[in-house]
Amino acid sequence: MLRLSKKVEYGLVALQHLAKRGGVSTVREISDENGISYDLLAKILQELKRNGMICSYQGVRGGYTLMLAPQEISITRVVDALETDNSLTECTSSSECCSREEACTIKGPMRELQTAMSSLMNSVTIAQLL
Amino acid sequence: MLRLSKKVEYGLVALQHLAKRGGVSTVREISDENGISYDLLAKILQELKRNGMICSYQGVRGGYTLMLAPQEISITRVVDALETDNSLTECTSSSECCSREEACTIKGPMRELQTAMSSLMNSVTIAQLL
DNA sequence: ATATATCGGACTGTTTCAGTCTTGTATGCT
DNA sequence: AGCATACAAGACTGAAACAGTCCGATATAT
Ligand code: SF4
Ligand code: SF4
Repeated sequence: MLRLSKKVEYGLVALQHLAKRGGVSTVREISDENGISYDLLAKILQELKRNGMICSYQGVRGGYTLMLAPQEISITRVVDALETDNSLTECTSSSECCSREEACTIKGPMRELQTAMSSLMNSVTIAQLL
Repeated sequence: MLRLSKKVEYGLVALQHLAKRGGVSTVREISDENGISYDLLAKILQELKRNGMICSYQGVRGGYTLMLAPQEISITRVVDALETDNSLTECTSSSECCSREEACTIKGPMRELQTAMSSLMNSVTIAQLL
């Protein structure tokens, strides 16, 4: 399953929305305009906030706003924040370790491929979505 | 979950093994030498055969052998053969369709990213694993 | 004939995904 | 002060995919 989760897709849509508007947007606003489940999107925005990409204002007239310039937010960062396993293989992740890691004959090339993919995703930012 | 399945990893290991040996190898041989489950690997090699990457010989002294030159087998091809969903998003796949596809504001950029990733994986072949 | 090896499909426990629901907290407005 | 608004946090669910196993069938060299 070499596929981005819906969380990442919705996260990107939300960030794009915030970048386009500039000001404060509520979860309801973003979810309605983009046809995304309110509850799901709410959780996603909370995670993005914890990561430091956006900041929140509680209470009446509250909502979310971007904390960084769109061109400073790469796809990689969004994926890192929202995806559970974001490395191509276990051995290209820092926190995991594969049982057959020392016997594995493709570990090296996999690392290279991972690096290439990461730098590719690093080169695309929210600014490119506008 | 932006991760290659174990099937793909084992498939790559098996193809690398066949490329290194040159001749005929049995499933048992490959699974033993690489510490991969026999049953699982057997199914993987059957799929690779159906795809036309390798050919099989049944019966005593049978086994599998490469049908193509190592540099002709790209990672993309292996992923396509073994992975169920191999596109970054639903909309970058030919057979699937996303419900919010016409309203989606990130569809275009996602396609571009998919293209870039595909060409990256297309440029890596079994020959690079040797 | 028989041992060897692929072929094909059913089956299982575990994990992840996508989405929902509920309860709590902060805050602007009247 | 009180209320409506909007974020905060976590539990919970059904469905799907993953990784692996098991078993019976078929083909073939010796
Ligand atoms: S060591 Fe080999 S088998 Fe293990 S995760 Fe890395 S590539 Fe996959
Ligand atoms: S259309 Fe948008 S939401 Fe649907 S799969 Fe493509 S990117 Fe994801």
